[in-house]
Amino acid sequence: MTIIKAKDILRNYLREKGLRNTRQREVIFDAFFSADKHITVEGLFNFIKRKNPGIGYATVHRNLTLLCQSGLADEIKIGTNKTRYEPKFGREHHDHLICIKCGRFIEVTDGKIERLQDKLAEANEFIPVRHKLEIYGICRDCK
Amino acid sequence: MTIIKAKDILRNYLREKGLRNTRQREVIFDAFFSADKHITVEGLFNFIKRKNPGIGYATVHRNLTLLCQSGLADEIKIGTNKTRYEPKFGREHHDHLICIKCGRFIEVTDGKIERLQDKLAEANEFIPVRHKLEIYGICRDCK
DNA sequence: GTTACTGTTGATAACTGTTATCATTATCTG
DNA sequence: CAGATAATGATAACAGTTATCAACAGTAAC
Ligand SMILES: [Mn+2]
Ligand SMILES: [Mn+2]
Ligand SMILES: [Zn+2]
Ligand SMILES: [Zn+2]
Repeated sequence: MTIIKAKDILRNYLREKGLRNTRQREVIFDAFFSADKHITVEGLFNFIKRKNPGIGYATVHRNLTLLCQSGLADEIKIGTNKTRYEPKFGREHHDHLICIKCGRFIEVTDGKIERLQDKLAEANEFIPVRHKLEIYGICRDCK
Repeated sequence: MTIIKAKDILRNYLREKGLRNTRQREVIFDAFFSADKHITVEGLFNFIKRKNPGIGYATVHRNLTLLCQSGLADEIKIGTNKTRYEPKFGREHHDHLICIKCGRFIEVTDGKIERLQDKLAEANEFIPVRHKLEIYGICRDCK
């Protein structure tokens, strides 16, 4: 199972960094991979609090940051809103269509666009490292 | 001159909205169009303060918002940093290459990418309204 | 299991950028 | 000029994020 492999990756990361595998980390990890994608710190915090009322907001935040550092999660910053996080393990790069009515995120990939982006960068003597493409509009359900 | 036309647009906008043409608005307007592009509220505030020490931060902020509403400026939100503003009058849509070393913004347009974005949206039964493409990397001068 | 070391937690304060509040001032219209 | 009211500037409030710190807990050595 991919989630078990992901847990191994986290455990290895903790070991090689001299970090500890706490009860809270396990809880946050499991919750993150079972909750909705593109979740906020607040969202995950509330999700966890239902079964773990003692959890601290800062702990959730810190461990989402840790998951990003270990390569298991990605930060998504849309506009000026709260930072969102999505599982990354075993998933390819993708971009997002974002519905301005319901807030839904649709994940998309387009190899042609990716290649043209690289050409565009090259034409400007620019070495691309990462990119962000967000298309805002109205989703099928909101038309 | 394009900046004079822009001033007319602002004056018309103020008139039709029942707003007033204050001394500060003139100062902020002139400063905005003569300062660097992609400037922050703080940047413009400091720029103006040199010759107009009495100017208020909130006034600069409010008037940048007003310029956006009148169609003369655009907001740019990059990552989690401060909002930036750029003059819009007489300029086409463009995207940005952003140097992660020096922070430089390179303005780019690519019609092919734009069209593929529309196709991508259509393929997802999504009506695109606006989009944001940011490519982060190393600029020529920072290689 | 006990101990010692030190990373982690949870509560909360501090911080940052943005926006609201409000008394005072300035603009505009008649 | 006078009256109505929009705008300003100082500052408070706000939201999201991050730092602080005393109490706690994971880990490894004994
Ligand atoms: Mn996604
Ligand atoms: Mn630009
Ligand atoms: Zn929708
Ligand atoms: Zn550079």
